[in-house]
Amino acid sequence: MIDLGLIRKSPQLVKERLSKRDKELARLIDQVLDLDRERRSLLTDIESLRAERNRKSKEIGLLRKQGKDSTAVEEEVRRIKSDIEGRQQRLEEVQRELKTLLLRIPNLPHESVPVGEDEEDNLEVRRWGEPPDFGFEPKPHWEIGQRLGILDFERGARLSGSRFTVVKGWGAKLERALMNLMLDMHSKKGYVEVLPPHLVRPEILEGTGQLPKFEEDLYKCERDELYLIPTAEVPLTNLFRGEILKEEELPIYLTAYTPCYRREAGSHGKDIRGIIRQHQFSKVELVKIVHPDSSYEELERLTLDAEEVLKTLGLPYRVVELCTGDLGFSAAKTYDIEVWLPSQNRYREISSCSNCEDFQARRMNTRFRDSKGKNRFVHTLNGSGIAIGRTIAAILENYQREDGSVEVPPALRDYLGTDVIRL
RNA sequence: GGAAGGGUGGCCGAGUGGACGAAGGCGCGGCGCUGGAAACGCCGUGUACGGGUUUCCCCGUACCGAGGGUUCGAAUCCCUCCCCUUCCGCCA
Repeated sequence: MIDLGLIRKSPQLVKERLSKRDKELARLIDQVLDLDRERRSLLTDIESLRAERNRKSKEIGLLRKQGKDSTAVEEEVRRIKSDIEGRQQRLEEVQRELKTLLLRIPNLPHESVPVGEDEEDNLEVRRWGEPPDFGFEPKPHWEIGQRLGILDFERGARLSGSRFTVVKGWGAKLERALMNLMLDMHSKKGYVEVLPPHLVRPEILEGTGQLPKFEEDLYKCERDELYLIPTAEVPLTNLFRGEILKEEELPIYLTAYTPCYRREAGSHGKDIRGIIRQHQFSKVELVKIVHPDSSYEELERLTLDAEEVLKTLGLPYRVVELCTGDLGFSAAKTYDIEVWLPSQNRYREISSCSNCEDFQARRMNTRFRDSKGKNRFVHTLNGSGIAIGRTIAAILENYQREDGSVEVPPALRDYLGTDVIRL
């Protein structure tokens, strides 16, 4: 949520920065200002009426104690009360509208974010590694996986429909090995390993920004009013919601391995083959809860921590800085890490590292008490460290051999217990 | 799923319809005492929003798990929900 105070104080600035995402957004700010003006005027009226009511109520108590008649004053208070009620109703309406509106406005992009329309305008920041030179026609991961008996698309669909895959044998072990490798790496860097709930309440998703705007992307358990998490970012970031942290407790680094559930509404026909886009995939997530002064420095380090996984696995990648038009809802700045996929002859997103500044903290009401004793919102960051399904695809493709077997990246051999995956 | 008890400030804890933002204690901060410290004494110590003045100062409103209700007036009474503890049942 953007700071209403900022909108009120510098509406022009807010409009300009939001327009870099989408020209349409500036209009919403005018609506916010109108509602806010009405809200404040109602509030002033109501509060002075209440002050009067409180004064008179006390008077009644006094009169009664003295054994005097108080019916006249009571009548007056009743009148004030009905006066309050009318305005109160309108106030609640206005506040509801204002909140819904505010919850649907995305975060302001940071000044440093390149201005652009879509992913075409993203900025490549750096590359690491060389795409492999095979000397034969590389196969896509779904063919490699099927031939090795580790990816079973037919049976996945039989159980649950399209975009669900059964992973078996060395594939299942690969997943487990990657999970351990990643968690071990991040733990060593000071991230606290967490095993969070995978089902969360609606307000938790509102805290990180998935609700109310992206309801259709989520799986919901209707009877219990719970949603399946689309990423571990959701429970991890919300861990300290409603709390006032001590300044010394910051920064907080968290990591978790969880499955992620996404309905992928609106991505029909995209990445329909293979395991690039699934309704269920695993991911190791990184979350940081930090002091506002250091959040951009923390973003650089978070991104490097995610990159480290790809370096360790020897997978070629590049880092791109998302342009304003491609930025996610809650993010002020995002680096995507894209891994090389030989079958597609291009880099594909495998991690997304964002600084949300105080956008989520405001929604979650997570604050800290600074050295002057003032309560301030924390900054929150998150990044994949990294998506395991896509890592498996990348390993199968980048480490494939002409005979259909797959070499295991050296760093993973002890975790997996083999040097090569073959039939 | 059933039964009982409970949720009050940073913490503990009192408060069952009227001067209660809330006793008391702890903690924290300041001052005093002291060569210094402990102990002791005195004073202070929540948050959010709105308004004034643009100051961290004043005024007002709200907040005693959350939301509704009763009442001239609710921490206190009623309803719904959430959470915690204990016991029983069930279960991995």
